[in-house]
Amino acid sequence: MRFSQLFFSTFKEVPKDAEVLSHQLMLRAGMIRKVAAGIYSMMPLGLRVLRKFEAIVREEMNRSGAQEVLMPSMIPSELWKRSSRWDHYGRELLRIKDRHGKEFCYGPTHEEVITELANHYIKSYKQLPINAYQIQTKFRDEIRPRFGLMRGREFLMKDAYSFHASWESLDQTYRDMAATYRRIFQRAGLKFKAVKADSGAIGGDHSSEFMVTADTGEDAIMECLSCDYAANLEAAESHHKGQEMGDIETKTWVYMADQKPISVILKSEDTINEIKLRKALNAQVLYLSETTPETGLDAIVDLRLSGLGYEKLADLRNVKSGDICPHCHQGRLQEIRGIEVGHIFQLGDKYSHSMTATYVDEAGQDKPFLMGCYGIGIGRSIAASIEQNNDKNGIIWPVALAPYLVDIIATSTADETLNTCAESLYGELLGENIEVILDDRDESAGLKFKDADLIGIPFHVIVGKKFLSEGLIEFKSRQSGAVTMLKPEAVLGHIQTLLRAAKD
RNA sequence: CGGGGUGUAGCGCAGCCUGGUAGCGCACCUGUUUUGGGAACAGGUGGUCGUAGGUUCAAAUCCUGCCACCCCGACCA
Repeated sequence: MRFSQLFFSTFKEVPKDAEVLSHQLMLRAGMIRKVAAGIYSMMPLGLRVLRKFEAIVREEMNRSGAQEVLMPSMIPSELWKRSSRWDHYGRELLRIKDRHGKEFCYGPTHEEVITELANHYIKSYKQLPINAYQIQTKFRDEIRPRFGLMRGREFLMKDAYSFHASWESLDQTYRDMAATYRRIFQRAGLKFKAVKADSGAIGGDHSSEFMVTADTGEDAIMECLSCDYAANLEAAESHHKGQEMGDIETKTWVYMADQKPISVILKSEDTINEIKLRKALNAQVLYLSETTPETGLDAIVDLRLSGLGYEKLADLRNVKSGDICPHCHQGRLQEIRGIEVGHIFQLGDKYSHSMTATYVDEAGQDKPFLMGCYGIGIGRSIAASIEQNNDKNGIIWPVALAPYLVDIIATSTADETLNTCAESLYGELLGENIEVILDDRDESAGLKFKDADLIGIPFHVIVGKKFLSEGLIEFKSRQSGAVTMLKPEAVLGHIQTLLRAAKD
């Protein structure tokens, strides 16, 4: 590609509404363009990055034995009514009527569609397990979209669904997916952490989130400084040493749990974790009541107040930095921030049961499928990569995601010697199928350097005054800033060596 | 949905209070000189001032409704 022909332009100034760095840089680099709140067009540079990540996801999913399908983005309401999510999903679900008045939703996730597919095609336990995935545009009518691709309403997601005849088989695929996710994020050059997540009504230790660590992350993660325990704050626990006696200050709130008021008592320095509370009370609808605490109400009390003599005890608090690890009982917990880029989850028979999707087992009996689901936010992942890889000059793409690997810059377009050399290097790299872009614009050298840095192309090949004086090409790494002087005929080999190294 | 805020050229903003020729920087176009970190000079293009209505001789400016967008909270890959 030639810069002079590329459909893009870079910007010095950034629209005021771009808050986070990844959003600002993608706008400035001409990678994305907002069309409406939380809805973006991908420009060629941005799309190339997206496709790079997608390809990694596809390769690793295929390697794991999963099979790609493509489900529709528009889903008829009947399917969603069968799982009863049509009524329960809330207003994030975009509902649409066609010309006949028939109701559809724009799929935010595809459990219903895939469950119907499984039910249609899979008759016998002999056909199990199956893991099917798609990479597809989803829509969630988020209350407040923000942060560019990080939290859009329309977004590209890889979602996989597995079907099993036994929990053992589900466990196996769950572990395979965890390993696959590790490979995917490793290959993409992301620093990440797999953390225990809230597993909702299903329960058990069967929900993990893959978090890209970044200070700007929206999620709080508690990690142990001594062992490998890590959990989303929502799900994090801590080890506590039995009763605490003496003067303990407490705080009481009144919650309405399925219409019934209940007192919730914690140590005054602690904060309530409503997810834990909801689970402890097994409540559908839970909210903080306006009423003041009064005596005579049922009470539920945090574990750490076990010395006060209440009957109903549960872990109700958010753990804090400095708490003791629930896993090794040794280390202290520390809070870090993360961006959730993936989530793997054992669903069990939640959907197969409500939608009566069954297979015939060895005994000839109809059984609901056991299911797992596994998501990766594609756009969010590349935004997360930028959050992790940038400097004051712009994006620093890892080789695995970069839109182009090499940017060839001739510092003066007026000089035919430089142009000829740049063109010949360009042709040589193209001939070897190296993703190269030639900055042939009639612009100042400074602007080309700035753009190369902003866009984050890993390797810059500069044909300039050193070439005129000594016949040497400057080869610069975006990441380290290191410059190597090379003879023109050595450039290709040097790049090939670096690319090979980047693959390992 | 609650609270706060913004809509003026592609982007960043001024003008509004106190009504009277729509402006600045960047970007873009033309020409000349340039070319190692977002070049200089000269000339130019581009705006129904979010939208509908009202007040007025006259509205970007005052009033009312609506819309869009952004920030803070509860939802999520």
